[in-house]
Amino acid sequence: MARPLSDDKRTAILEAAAEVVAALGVSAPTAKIAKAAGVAEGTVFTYFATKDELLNQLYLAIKTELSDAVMAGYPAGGGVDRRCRHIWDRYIGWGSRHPLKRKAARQLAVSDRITGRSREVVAEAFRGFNALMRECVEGRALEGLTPEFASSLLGAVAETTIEFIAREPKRAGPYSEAGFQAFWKGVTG
Amino acid sequence: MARPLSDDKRTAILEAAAEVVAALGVSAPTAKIAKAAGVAEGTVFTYFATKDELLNQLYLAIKTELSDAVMAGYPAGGGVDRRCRHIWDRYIGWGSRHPLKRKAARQLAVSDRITGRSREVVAEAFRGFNALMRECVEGRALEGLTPEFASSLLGAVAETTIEFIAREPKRAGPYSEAGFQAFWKGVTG
Amino acid sequence: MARPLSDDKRTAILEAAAEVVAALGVSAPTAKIAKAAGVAEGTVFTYFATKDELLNQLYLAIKTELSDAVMAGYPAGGGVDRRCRHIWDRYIGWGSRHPLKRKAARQLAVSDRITGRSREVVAEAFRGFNALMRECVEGRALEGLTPEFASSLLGAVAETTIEFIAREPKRAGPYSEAGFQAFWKGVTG
Amino acid sequence: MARPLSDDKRTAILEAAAEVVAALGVSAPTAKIAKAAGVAEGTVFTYFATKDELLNQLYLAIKTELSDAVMAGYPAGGGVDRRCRHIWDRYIGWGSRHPLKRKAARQLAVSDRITGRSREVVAEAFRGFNALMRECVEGRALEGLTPEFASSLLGAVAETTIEFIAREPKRAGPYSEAGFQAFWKGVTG
DNA sequence: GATGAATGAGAATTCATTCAT
DNA sequence: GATGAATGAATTCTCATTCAT
Repeated sequence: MARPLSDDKRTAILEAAAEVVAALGVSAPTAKIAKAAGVAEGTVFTYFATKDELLNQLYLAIKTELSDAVMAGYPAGGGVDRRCRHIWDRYIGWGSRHPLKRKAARQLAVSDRITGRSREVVAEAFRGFNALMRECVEGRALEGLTPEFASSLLGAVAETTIEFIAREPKRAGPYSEAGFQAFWKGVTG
Repeated sequence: MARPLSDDKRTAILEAAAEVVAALGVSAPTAKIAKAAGVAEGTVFTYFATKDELLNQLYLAIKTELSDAVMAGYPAGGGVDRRCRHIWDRYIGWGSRHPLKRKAARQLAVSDRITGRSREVVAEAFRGFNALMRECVEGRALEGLTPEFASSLLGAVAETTIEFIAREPKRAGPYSEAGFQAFWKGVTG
Repeated sequence: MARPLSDDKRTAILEAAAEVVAALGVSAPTAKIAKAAGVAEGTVFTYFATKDELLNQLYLAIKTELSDAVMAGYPAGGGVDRRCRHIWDRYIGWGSRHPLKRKAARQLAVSDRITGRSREVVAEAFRGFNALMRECVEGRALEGLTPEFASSLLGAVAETTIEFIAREPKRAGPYSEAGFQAFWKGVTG
Repeated sequence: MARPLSDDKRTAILEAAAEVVAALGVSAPTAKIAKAAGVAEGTVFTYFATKDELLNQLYLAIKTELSDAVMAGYPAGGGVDRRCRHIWDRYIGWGSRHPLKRKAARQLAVSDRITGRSREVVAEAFRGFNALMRECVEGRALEGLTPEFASSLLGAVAETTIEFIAREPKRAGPYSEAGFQAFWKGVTG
């Protein structure tokens, strides 16, 4: 092979895309992404056939990174509360450390350019949560409180928490604690 | 002025914009909005100076409509739980009845085309909640659980609930109940 | 209607397209066509939805113009020879007077951007020839010499003739005569 | 030079170019030609400095092949009619057997990328015809019927004939006969 | 020599906005 | 005021050509 596709370059394009999409939304010009990545405009298309593919790959990359971050060091043998807390802390931590990626993911999630397939793949990556959520909601006699619903609630409450932390970083601890309690009491009763 | 600006036409444009933005995002062409509204392309610009103004006015209109819907019949003299429940039911009800407006509002909210000023105006419209939320969180000894935070949690949990209802309309009752319990227990302990 | 689509402008774009396509082939940039027509780049697309549509309309326009030119003053009551000669003279005349249109039509004809439908429409416009050609070939005992074949031969010989005239305009008369004789003797024996 | 340019590879590229140009016209991407030839994109440019050179070489190669095919077994000592017939049969035969090369040559001929020099070289290759054509037109008292004109007529009538054969291969015999008679009677009177 | 990634100048098309009617 | 044609900057994507490997 003459010059193999460079993983570094691919990553640089995705990182640049995250920044630019965070700032300008999914309508961010590919030219700006290329510039931010330090490559030629055309190079974007040797790594991603179309802009839509780039956006979908970006979505997957961010969500996968989040999933990995959240699951690292997961205390599989611990109690439900400990395991939920682990997830929570990691989620809040990753989100606080990567505000642009979080913003980009949000822009992507609401856009219609992310395919059903991509959303499925991401859902699959978070499938592991459902078992944990099942344990959480087990005692509650609430028909609507399915594990999937609980899982989405965790995400929604966490996102809200991260946003407040972003606005007032000094109160990160209290907000994180309040968010977790809101989720925990809300779901486990 | 022989022919004054018509409120009907303005409303038609906003309604059309909600639909088209829900479907295509904020990059929806003004020409498509005009067509959906049954007016000429140029007419959009006699009612809204620029597309950005149209988007901001749309955002305000939707949020104001939601706010009005939520506050209608507010039982000012009732207990905290009853008042919260009122808000909750109205919120879920309005959201379920207006999926396109909700989707449009979401697209608008994440876009960078809604000005800080617009966001402030909306926040102001929901300011009334904070008093109620203060009552909710009063007993809890949680520094981070401010009324503003509780208010955002209500919104986040409600949006999640509406989404699940949209996917499974038959289970609207159980989801609404589960969502409310999650919020209530989460915030009041 | 605010400002109706202008037939003049449409014609100007088609005329410009003929010139530019003659010079650069079907890959002629629409921007150049617009410039040659004295309109903005975008205007081309208010008259023709896509470049392909422009090319097809151009093909139809040129062929229709040729067909009209050839049939003007057709001596319906004259003998076969007189009618063939009429067609021939008009064909050579129009072709010699419109070298760019002829060149453009040739570029278009060999390109794959002219649809089958367009080709059919053109064939239909020249359908009238077949009756005349039938009279021409009637006496000959040559299975392969169908009216359609004779019609194509007329076109091929005429095009060749026009090309020689284009190179040596001073010998237009002799070339035209030689071409006609070649066709006439060749087809009627 | 350790590894000399390979004639096989050069030929493969030209053959591939014929196919791809036949299908896509002169705007066929060099990358597609490379792929069809089974070589790398860059390799095309070690055999042909530019795309224009490739196209010109392709044009020359096809026309030379045709010329060789037509002249093979030429009955130099036979009568004019026998020699013309030989040319005719070979021309029709080669054209029928190589529809893609014929189509490619047509695309190339109308494009502006074939240089005057290339056209001259091809004309030179067919110069031999002129002597034969001179014999054909000798008796006719037609100023315009020069040998060069007769030569072009032969080409035009043959191309038309081949096209009809391509559409109805079963009637190859009658069409070839009719085509030849049209040329022969047309030119020799 | 062969390879194919990298480049950046176009190319077709879209679209907010203007303005003649 | 209403209309929609006209505008041209901006956008995604293509492709001949170069050059590191």
